[in-house]
Amino acid sequence: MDNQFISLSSWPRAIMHIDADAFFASCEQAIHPELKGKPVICGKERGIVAAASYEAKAKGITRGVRLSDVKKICPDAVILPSDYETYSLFSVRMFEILRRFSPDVEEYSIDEAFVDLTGLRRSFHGPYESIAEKMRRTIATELGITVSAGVSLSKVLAKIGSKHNKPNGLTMIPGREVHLYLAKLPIEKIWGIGPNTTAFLNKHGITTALDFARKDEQFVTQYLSKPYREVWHELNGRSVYPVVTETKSSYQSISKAKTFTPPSQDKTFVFAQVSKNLESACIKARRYKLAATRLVVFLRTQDFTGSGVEIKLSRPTAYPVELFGPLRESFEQLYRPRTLFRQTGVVLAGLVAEAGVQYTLFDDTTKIEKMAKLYECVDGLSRKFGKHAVQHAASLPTKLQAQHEGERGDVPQRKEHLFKGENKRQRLGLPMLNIKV
DNA sequence: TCTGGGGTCCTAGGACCC
DNA sequence: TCTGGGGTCCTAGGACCC
Repeated sequence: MDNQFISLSSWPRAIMHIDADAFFASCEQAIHPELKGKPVICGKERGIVAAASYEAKAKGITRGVRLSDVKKICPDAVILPSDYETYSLFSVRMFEILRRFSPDVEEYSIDEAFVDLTGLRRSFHGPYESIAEKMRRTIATELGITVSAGVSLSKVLAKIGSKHNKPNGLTMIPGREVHLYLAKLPIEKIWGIGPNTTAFLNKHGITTALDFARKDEQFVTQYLSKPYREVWHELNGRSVYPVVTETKSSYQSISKAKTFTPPSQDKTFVFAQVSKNLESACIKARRYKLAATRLVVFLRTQDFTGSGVEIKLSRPTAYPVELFGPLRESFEQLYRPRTLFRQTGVVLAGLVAEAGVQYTLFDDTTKIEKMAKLYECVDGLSRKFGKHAVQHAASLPTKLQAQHEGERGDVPQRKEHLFKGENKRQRLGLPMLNIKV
């Protein structure tokens, strides 16, 4: 079963993990030098902290804190909306810098990467440590942001390294020193070990990463499933997770969800939310030329109970008009009157390439072609005028409610958001659109 | 520990077939 | 119809990640 490890780990690798420091906030400080040295917070659009600069962290602000609390803890904080497009540009440039050093770069997330350094010492005439330092320096001088990094025998160990000395640190963990880092590390800090596995391992007297690494294979195979057996190998310096260089260009599933405060029991409003989720998910699916074979709908009440309903689709599609039937059906199953709902969501699952979609005998092909043309137009308009320029009528009550609502906490932001979009369009001299389909 | 909006992979169990 | 064993496929749900 685990034989695959033997060939993969036959010689030691040098894997580097790079993690940008307070990435969103650092990008803002790089673009706006006047913000350097100041506490900067991103996440204005959601009302919670998405990222905090180290100046803000020093005052005790962490991810997820409500912005209303931020103002109390740190009144001089500069609070900004997250600007994903700009951060993506920084991200692309960071990966591009890394690729100057090694072709084996995995873009793990917007602000993290793995690089396989194995074998690079010869061409760079120096130890791995100086290669890693040079990468960090290049990023700092060219992008104006700092990163923390770890270099070790496996991805899991490299991750431990990059977390060890943050911000702006480099931690080399050679094989003979691994135990020093694992001895002090609680297992829940290991990449891949969550609360559930932590609780289980604790019951067996395992509390540190070293305890876990030192467990014998017998224990590991008997009690743990594949993901955890893999982590165990990685902790022992046997690299089993490859550095994956292909950039991801497709999806298994696409989901869209929205939490609203305050919760609502208004059927029209809740359906409008889920309808809008569906439209957003479909837009994304069409952008990737994908079509769904299954639709999952979920409504969450205040205690977060109840999972979703899944429907198999008669034909793969990414067109909301075709999905409103199943959506309505699922919704009726889930909706309970006099119940407060706080979140809606939709998952397009079982995605297949749109090009491969076959018509069945029963499909009305001219109708489908018309629909395809219609959505091409809709997507074209969205590109020009903004994401939800054209909406299905069922999705509109989300806005009506937003306008009716008074002084509730989150509404000003929502309004602000609307106005912001409107101003943008007006500034660009574009007409206001509200087309019903 | 949750916040909130995305995602992935794995496993167990049932359906169905030979 | 049950006896048995074995294989595949599908799905629900769990666990974890950023």
